[in-house]
Amino acid sequence: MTSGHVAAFWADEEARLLDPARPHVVRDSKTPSGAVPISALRGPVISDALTRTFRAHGLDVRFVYTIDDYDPMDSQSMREKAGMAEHMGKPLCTIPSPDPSVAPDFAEYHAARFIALFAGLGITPEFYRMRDLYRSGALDKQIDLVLRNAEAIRAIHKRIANVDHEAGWLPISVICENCGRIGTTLATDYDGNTVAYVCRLDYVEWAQGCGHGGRISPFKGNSKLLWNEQWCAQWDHFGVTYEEGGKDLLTAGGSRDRSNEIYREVFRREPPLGLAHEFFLFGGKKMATSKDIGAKATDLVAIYPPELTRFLMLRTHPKRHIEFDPAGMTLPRLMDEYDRCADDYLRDHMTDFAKTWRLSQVSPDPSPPPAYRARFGTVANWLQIPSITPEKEAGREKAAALDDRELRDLHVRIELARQWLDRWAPEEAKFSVSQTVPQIEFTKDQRRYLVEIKELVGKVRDPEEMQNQLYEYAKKAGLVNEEGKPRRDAFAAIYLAFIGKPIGPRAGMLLTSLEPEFVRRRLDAVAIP
RNA sequence: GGGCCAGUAGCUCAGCGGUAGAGCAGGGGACUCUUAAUCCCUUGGCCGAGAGUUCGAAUCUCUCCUGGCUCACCA
Repeated sequence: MTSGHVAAFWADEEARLLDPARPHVVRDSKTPSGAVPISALRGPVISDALTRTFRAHGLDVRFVYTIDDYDPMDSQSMREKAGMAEHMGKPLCTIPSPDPSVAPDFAEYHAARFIALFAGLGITPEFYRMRDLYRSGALDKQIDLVLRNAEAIRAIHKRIANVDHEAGWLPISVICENCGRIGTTLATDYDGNTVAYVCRLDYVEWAQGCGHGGRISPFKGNSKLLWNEQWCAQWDHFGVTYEEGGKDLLTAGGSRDRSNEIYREVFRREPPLGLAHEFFLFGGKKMATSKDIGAKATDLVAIYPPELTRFLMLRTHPKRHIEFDPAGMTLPRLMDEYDRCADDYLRDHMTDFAKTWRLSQVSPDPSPPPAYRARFGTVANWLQIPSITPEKEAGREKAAALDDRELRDLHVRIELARQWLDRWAPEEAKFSVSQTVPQIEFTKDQRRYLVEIKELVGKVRDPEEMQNQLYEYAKKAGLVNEEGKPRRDAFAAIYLAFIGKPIGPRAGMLLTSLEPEFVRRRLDAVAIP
């Protein structure tokens, strides 16, 4: 290895930062409070790709994922939903399930969904629910440590983030014994066994406490550490050595800085390494704000094949933002690029593109891509021509029958292309027979040609034969160039007459796939000025 | 105000110290059947601006400009 900076694949660069002599724990987490938009998958996909890469480097790695189901319900949008207002401020895991037949409580309802979603994407960490960690007492040691150092922590908050908590403040939230809320309580005065607390009516804006107060043990699930301190407690509990995160958290003076400082000073340990990833922007916006955008983003995960979702997250360096808009030519471009990476993989596993392709697969140890893959845009064209059977057409293109894997791959593309044509394809990419007669000025030659081919309609049924006849008729009609070949405007006349655009699918197929009576009427209509 | 990211061919981007690249779009051609597809060829860039380091900078350093995101309450 030479001196100086060597540009390497980003995941390999991260792997080199880790000490190979010791075991490692990668961590990520999520609050189960709603549907997962596609943008929220960037973090988990990156963490998973890093875990796979670390293992490939021979490192001993666990991938731990915590479900923050002890967090208080604070979502403004939930507050407006019927029956939810009374639950504001309660731990997510004590709020009723939207559908008890699916999951027993609100948190589990959403957690079950994203666990399944992750599994479908090949992301399979060890899941831990915060309710279990707290109630079992697994974090009691860390809670005691935090409470005994509350003053030092308060000073760190003041110094790093310029947040001034009142004197006596403790960085935990007690669950109110009277109303069950966790977001509304202020705790003080730790004596080694219990804390004093008050459930304040106006402690936070998004929920109202009940005014109850008393003393209670903060252990065995009676309380929850605040965000920064809970972070440290989990690092300590699991021995986390690597945790990537969004730049909203990893910014200077931000949340991660505070936690790192607390971890060093109070827990006397070195905080995990981890890169900060840029955001995944949706049409220029961060999403979630707009329900419309958020909903679309959730749908996408169901529509895109899992490897394409992973690819979308991994092909861009984590430190660069992804500007994503599913409309227009985005999908064909994405698929083409995916295919280019697959080709790279077939040639050489060690290039950056090849690594990206491999990490995009659901399986950590995938079989190579099929050698024949129909191009996405082509498949979309096939679907728009009634006389074409994609499987047959693909076989013709490959010049051999497709094997099982190639067929499966084709069918995935067919389904995706249907969605694309239906939702996102620009008009130029679509061709359909216009129902009204296009207002086009045809030349005299073109009109004569259109009249003459009328006698073929209904008589010639075979697309190939029709194609040949159209060619011959063009010569007969004198629509030829110097070499005696038909000119472009011959076939363009057909397309303009039926599709309204000068290009389209093979004319022979187009005309034989339509009702003869309809074809004759249309030819009459356009040929008569 | 702090932080991060971007500014390279018409578009989307790759390259990150050694004679400017890809895909798409545009132009031309081949397949003695147009279009599409496929294949071949091709046009096209003072690499945001300025200064510095270097034998050499799109690449490193500094300053600036433009755009985007984000943190400054909670999680």
